[in-house]
Amino acid sequence: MELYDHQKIEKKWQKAWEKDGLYKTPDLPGRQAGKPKKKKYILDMFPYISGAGLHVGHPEGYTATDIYSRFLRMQGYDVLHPIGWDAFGLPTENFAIKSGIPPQESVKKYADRFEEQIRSFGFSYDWDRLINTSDPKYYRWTQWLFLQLYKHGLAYKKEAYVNWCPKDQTVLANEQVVDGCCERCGTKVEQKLLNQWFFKITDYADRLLADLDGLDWPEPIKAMQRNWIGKSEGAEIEFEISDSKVKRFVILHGKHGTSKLNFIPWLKSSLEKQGYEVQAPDMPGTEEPNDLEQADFVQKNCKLDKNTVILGHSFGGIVALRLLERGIGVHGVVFAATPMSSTFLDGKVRRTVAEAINRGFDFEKIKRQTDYVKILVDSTDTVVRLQDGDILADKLNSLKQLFAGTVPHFCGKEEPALLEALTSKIKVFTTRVDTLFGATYLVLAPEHPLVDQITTADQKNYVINYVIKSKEKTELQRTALEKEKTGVFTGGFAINPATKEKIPVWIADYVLMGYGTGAIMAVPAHDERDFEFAKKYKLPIRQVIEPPKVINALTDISPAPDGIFGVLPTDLESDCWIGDGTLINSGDYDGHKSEKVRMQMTKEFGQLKIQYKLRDWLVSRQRYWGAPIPIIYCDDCGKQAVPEKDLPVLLPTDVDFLPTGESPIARSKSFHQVKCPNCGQAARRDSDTMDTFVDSAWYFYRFTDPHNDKQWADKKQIKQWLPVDVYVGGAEHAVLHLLYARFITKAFRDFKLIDFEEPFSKLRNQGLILGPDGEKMSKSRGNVINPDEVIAEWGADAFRLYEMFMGPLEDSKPWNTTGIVGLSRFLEKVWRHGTRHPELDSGSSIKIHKLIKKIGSDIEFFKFNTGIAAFMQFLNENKSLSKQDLEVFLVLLAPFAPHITEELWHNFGHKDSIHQQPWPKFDEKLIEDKNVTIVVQILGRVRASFELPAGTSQQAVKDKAISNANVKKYLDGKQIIKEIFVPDKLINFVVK
RNA sequence: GGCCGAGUGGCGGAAUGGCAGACGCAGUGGACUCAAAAUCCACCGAUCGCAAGAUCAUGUGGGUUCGACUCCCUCCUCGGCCACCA
Repeated sequence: MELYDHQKIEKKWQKAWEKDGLYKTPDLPGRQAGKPKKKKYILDMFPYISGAGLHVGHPEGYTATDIYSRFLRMQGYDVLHPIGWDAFGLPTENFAIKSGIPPQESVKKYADRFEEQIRSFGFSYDWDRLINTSDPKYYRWTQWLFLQLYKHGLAYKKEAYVNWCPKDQTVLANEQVVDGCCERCGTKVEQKLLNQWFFKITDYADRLLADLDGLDWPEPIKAMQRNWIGKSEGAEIEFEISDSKVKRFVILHGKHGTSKLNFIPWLKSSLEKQGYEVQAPDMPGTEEPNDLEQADFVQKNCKLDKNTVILGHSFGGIVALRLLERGIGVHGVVFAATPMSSTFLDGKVRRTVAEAINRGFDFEKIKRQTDYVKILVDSTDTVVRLQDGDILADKLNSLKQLFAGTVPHFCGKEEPALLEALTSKIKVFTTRVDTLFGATYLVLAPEHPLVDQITTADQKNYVINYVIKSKEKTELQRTALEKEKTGVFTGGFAINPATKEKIPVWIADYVLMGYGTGAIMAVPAHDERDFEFAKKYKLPIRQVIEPPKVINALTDISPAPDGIFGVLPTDLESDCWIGDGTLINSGDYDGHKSEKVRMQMTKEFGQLKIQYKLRDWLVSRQRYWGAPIPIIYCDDCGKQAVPEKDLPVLLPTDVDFLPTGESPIARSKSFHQVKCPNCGQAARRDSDTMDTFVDSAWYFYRFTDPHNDKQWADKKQIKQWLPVDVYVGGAEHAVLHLLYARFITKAFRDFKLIDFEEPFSKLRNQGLILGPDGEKMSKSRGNVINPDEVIAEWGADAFRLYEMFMGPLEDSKPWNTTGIVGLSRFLEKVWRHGTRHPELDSGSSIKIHKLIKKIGSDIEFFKFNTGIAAFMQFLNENKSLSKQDLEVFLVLLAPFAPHITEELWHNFGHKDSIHQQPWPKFDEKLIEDKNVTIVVQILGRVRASFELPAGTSQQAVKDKAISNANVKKYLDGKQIIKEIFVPDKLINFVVK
């Protein structure tokens, strides 16, 4: 008898399968032969390839999907089971910075090594469909995807704060910031405002949330996504600023404008209705305006003082600047669509705006003449350039705010953005509108656009200091680390719409600009954070909710459960009640319950608002090793999409990787300079690359048609294979990857590129494989198991079986170096059976039918560990097997241990592959038990058990039971008051 | 702090309302062997008992039930995710 030599056998069959194309994906499943479609798409989360090579965690999920794929093929399904490489990203780029080796080169090495390692497991991947996200043939379509989103308005650019390391001159991902410092050099990380591309995933928040219900995914993963999306319903309420300073507004129209044109009549009457004095002069020379002449006119005809706010629309903004430059002091200036470049689009002709701008301004002086400045930019503007807002903001140290005008250039009959900017009510979001009467102050985030406007002169220094300090803090520092709340009073007040009281407006960084409106109403009596803040700064605390009374129906439950009384506040001086209750100190609402009045109070004081925690997806990376963003900037035409025929936008190779503050590809002349696709003049490319999560948000589509160079994938192929039937991977991707892939799928459905909503019908997680010490494997701990060594010693089949046998797939479990011996022994035992050449028998046994049923059901439910136990038990209990039974046994085992079973199958004289055998069927009738074990219990305790034919009647079971000696002992002198009979299982006597 | 998951022999785990510890590892004893390896057989939660059997035992304490590892409540421990989300 030959010895079981896994090294020889495994290599031999891997070669043979490759040669025979055993795992090639069938083309256009079902359609060709005209039979009904019976496809399955079984997918692993493709690995992020790195120099570290394969980890023992990778093959866990891969083995599970391999077993499942083989099982399905044997059942007659057409199966798509592909693999590929996630290859763009930081680790490879950092290695390039250190070593000088281009990422293209190291990625090729990584890919080769990963392929070799994965192949050594004998997985049934279709290697013809291998993809690599860093291949131009792939990222061409990643760029195409970006353009699809851009064309449909789902990709946009805006200013965003990012983590910035001033020493390395680079942006850092959140994960690269450790304790507020740069992971690489230890420098304190700052927040920097940069112009970044975003995908509008928030448009899909409601659908991403609602559609989770229909997915066969692990509940914890769904819960994490729900949590991440973070829907809450509440009220948006406006608080008027109690600003006695502002008495009048002066509205200055632009070129071609008059006081009767555009929004001016509407704005004037709206402001007058609110009791303000409004001046909207018709300025001279409106067709060819002169800033000095118009400024003279305004100075002469309008009242301008510290109680005045100027609104300058378009060229009117230039006039406003000129007025301030002359030393005229006002309370505030609002610029709307003000041009700052030397030319602007006058009708269809581009011409010099005005000498005004060429003359220049004394911005330092201008800044001193006003308490605040607001710069409003219309994102749909076709007259002035969007970057003009940036220029002005830079000169005036102010933030620009982007709006969409109702008509481009804010030329609508009504422009609410302008009215809002002038009157400046503070909008807050609250889920507890029932506590409105208890709102004793407001708090703004330090970045809130109204901060400058509200802050009074005497508080200005404190506020500026505080805002600067909080800018230095990272998001992490602002939230987790510093529990102590800090803040500063602005000097300004607002009106509580319910009580009509004047309440102070504070700034504090416990309020986040990124959620809700960036402002809150503080109800210290009923919110822990507000309570803490109010105590520290001695702000008023007013109770408006009475906690519910404890119902004393608990007296008959004794003792009362712990904690039932503990939740009640005993003393509002030292604690606050955050639950619902009965309203007090709330006018007409007194005596009503929180939940009852919320809707009514929302209607009276504000409006219903649904708020999500989900933010738009920031995809810009100032990095080299990613897919370049396919956008071109032209001075005249603005942002231009790279035409699809010009894709891919290739990564340049004439770059060095040292971090200097811009994306490395910005310094490549060959890359950066380009002709505008619209007008042909010199323009420049976007020099950022895309987040690698964009690459992986669509790779499962590419697998259906990986070599297509005409489109991302053929529509027919997508329709054939998608959605993915089973997707297996780690829970660490619960939120980002899975959410992004769902978002892209929904967006593409809306673009009519596909016709389904959800990409992954069924998801299963694999758990972590820990080191032998029960800790997470890591180089520094020295507890890393190398899969190559394990395969060399024990073989791929033993490795696969061991990882499946360790425990439930989704559990984290430690690697036990001696544990694999058991699986190796099992395979040796299989080998001995298989090389024994047993006799044919008259038919297959009942036992093997039971095994067929057990294995089939265990694979179906991903219970591979108990399946393998069943194989072992079967061999333990059946010392000699007939040829029929043994062959069935091998076929059942083939998906788990493909090499040894193939070898033994051929040993039996078969010429075809065991992996192409049909999955055995079992006879349900045959495996019904003829005899069953009946358990006899007395008061629920087992006192005897015996075998009886299945279906024995209660009376017969009882007769047999009470004749048992041990049972008799327990029944002696007792009276049976009740019998519980479970047919074929047990009889239980309740005695007295 | 919030949400979620888990706690069973020396170890990995099995059993989702009906004989707790399947299967494997480790361990003990035996067979084979000059010996060892491999293999095979037996034992393998604790306590009592010659045995039959009994009692205790699935993190803690309670509850529901004829019967609870399993369902409900309290607490403890560990793990994961989120974290001042108004």
